[in-house]
Amino acid sequence: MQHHRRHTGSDRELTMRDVARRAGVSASTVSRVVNDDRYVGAATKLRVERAIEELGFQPNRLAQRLRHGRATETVALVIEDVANPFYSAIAEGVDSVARANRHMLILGTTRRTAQEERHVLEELLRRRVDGFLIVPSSQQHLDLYDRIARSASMVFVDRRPPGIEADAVVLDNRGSARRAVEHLIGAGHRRIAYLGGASTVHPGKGRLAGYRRALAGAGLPADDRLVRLGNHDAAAARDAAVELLAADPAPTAVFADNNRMTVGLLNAIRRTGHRVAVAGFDDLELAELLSLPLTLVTYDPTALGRRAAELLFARINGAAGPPRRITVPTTMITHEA
Amino acid sequence: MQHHRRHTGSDRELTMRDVARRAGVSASTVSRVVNDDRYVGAATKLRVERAIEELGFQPNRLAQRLRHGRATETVALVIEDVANPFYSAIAEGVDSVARANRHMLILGTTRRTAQEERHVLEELLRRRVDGFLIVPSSQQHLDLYDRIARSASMVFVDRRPPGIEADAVVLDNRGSARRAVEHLIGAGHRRIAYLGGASTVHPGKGRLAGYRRALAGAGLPADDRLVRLGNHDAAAARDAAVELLAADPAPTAVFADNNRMTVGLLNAIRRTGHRVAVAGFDDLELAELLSLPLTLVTYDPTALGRRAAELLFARINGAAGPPRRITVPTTMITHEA
DNA sequence: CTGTTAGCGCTTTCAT
DNA sequence: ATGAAAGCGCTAACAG
Repeated sequence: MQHHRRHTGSDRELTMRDVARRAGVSASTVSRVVNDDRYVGAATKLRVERAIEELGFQPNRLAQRLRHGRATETVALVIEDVANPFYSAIAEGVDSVARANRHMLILGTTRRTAQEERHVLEELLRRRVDGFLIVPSSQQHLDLYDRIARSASMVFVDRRPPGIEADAVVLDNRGSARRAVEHLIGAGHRRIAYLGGASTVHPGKGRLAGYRRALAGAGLPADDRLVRLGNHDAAAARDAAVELLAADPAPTAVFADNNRMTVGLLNAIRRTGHRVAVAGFDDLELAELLSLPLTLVTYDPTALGRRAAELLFARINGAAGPPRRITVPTTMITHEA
Repeated sequence: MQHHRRHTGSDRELTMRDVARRAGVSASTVSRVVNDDRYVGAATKLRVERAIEELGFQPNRLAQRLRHGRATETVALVIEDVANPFYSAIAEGVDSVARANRHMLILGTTRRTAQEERHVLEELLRRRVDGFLIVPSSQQHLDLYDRIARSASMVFVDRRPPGIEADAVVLDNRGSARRAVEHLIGAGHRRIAYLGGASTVHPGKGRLAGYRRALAGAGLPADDRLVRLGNHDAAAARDAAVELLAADPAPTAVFADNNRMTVGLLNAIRRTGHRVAVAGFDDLELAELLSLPLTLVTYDPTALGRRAAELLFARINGAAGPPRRITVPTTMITHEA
């Protein structure tokens, strides 16, 4: 491997022994001062504190944790990527609760691949983080989830891998999607397309089911040519939407199953000039300023992260009991043009 | 059902000794297998690997790092919060480079307060992260920055605290803002307001300077009543903008100095119905779909994080030499209504 | 009150 | 090729 000593001074890290020497005490005394032990003489304490200050000493948390057992005071959030506002909102919610519980947040991104997810989870296991908040990218890691649950705390966010008993915070995907599509039907639409992202994971499945249920409930036929799944970003969604809009007969409305899909759809509408009614899952920051009517299933995405982190810290702090499941409520908002 | 026995002091962590016992070898041999040492018998290696597999053992990185010196293979990103798309884009860029360099990313949020920033930086120092990517929230921590530079690698992002020599990745705030305001002037505007966020940190200062320079260059008076600073989020910006638009004589154009300001301004315009020309710093995802004309200073915010992380890893990998400064280029985009 | 000692889980000589 | 032993920086008995 590589050696690289930095800047001035020696190779070795600044340690309690160095502080001890400078203050003319033993390392234990330094430790006592650092940990606010009651049994330290006032004068000694002062000398040690001055030495710490002068040297700019910070105790090594790795050594501290290694010594007195578990608890790295770190929780991990495992998501696909942090550029998507949905995930960054979750991260924000988690972060606020983590900081309130004096833990730091480590970010693991899976880039939507099962392989990366396994890699990230194993590394986090090695790092002995106290808790895992996971938005699962795949359903292939039940063995790992099991191992995680055995040595740490774990909460699933937005998606629940089937066959695992664990705390989770989710949305009512099916019901919310169904209501949005029923809204379109109520406005007179009969040919309603579905523009979807990942179809293998849970929320997509639920939303699609809600869409189908709404159609069935109104006695409308399910035309598979109007369903486009597997679009992983806004650009893919836009291209798929352009094709959808060009179908013959064309749909008069489209339901987009997440924020990336809605953005892609809106871009397709702008590009083709082909106007359709739009409903979508997730909020958009400037929704009320757009020049077209829009129905959105909205909710507080930071609450997803916040509630999940609250469940997690309850476990970390020793809560026992069966798995809990929390559903974050959604609303439907209609924006006029 | 699962058992939720946790923190029950009695259960020790799974260790190499446990694996060793099960495989009938010594801990040293397990270590050799884990670290792909050449000098291990094929049969032994197999036995050890099976024991690892069966027990679900993962080596403790804390102990590994403690033993063989520095390098926690962790870098920290210190930002105000991760909900703001500007910061989450930076995080995305950093994360992509960090993962390519086999490091994990730890997130430190300052909530825009100097106190929290100090707290976070000290904690990161204790955790011995290898590198710091910092968007400074204040200018009060030169001592800490100094200490960080001495024991780790450090790169500033978006802002450079004065009086410290370190790598940094920034934008041309002054020039970009100036060009945007000149664009408004070129369109005939004479009363141009300035809607700004934090005014104590660098980018805001530069953008304000660019605004003033553009006015001065066109021989326009600088009317302080048209300058509103210190709006820390979109809601505050909206309220300030409502007041600005109600001024007498009212501005005919407004320059918003970051994405939060632009969002607030657009909301104010929608709410009051008072139409003004808008220019803003930062891109907006749905800018081209808005129903009003808009000039934006855009750039790739993930590049800010990416380039900064590249500088950081160059240092981590031993690069010496004087501080480097990189400026990420901006463009100006005009959206018609 | 303070110092000495042992050892957290791991890696690394040094023997064999 | 493998094991024994020392020690990374720190804390927790145990003495005194």
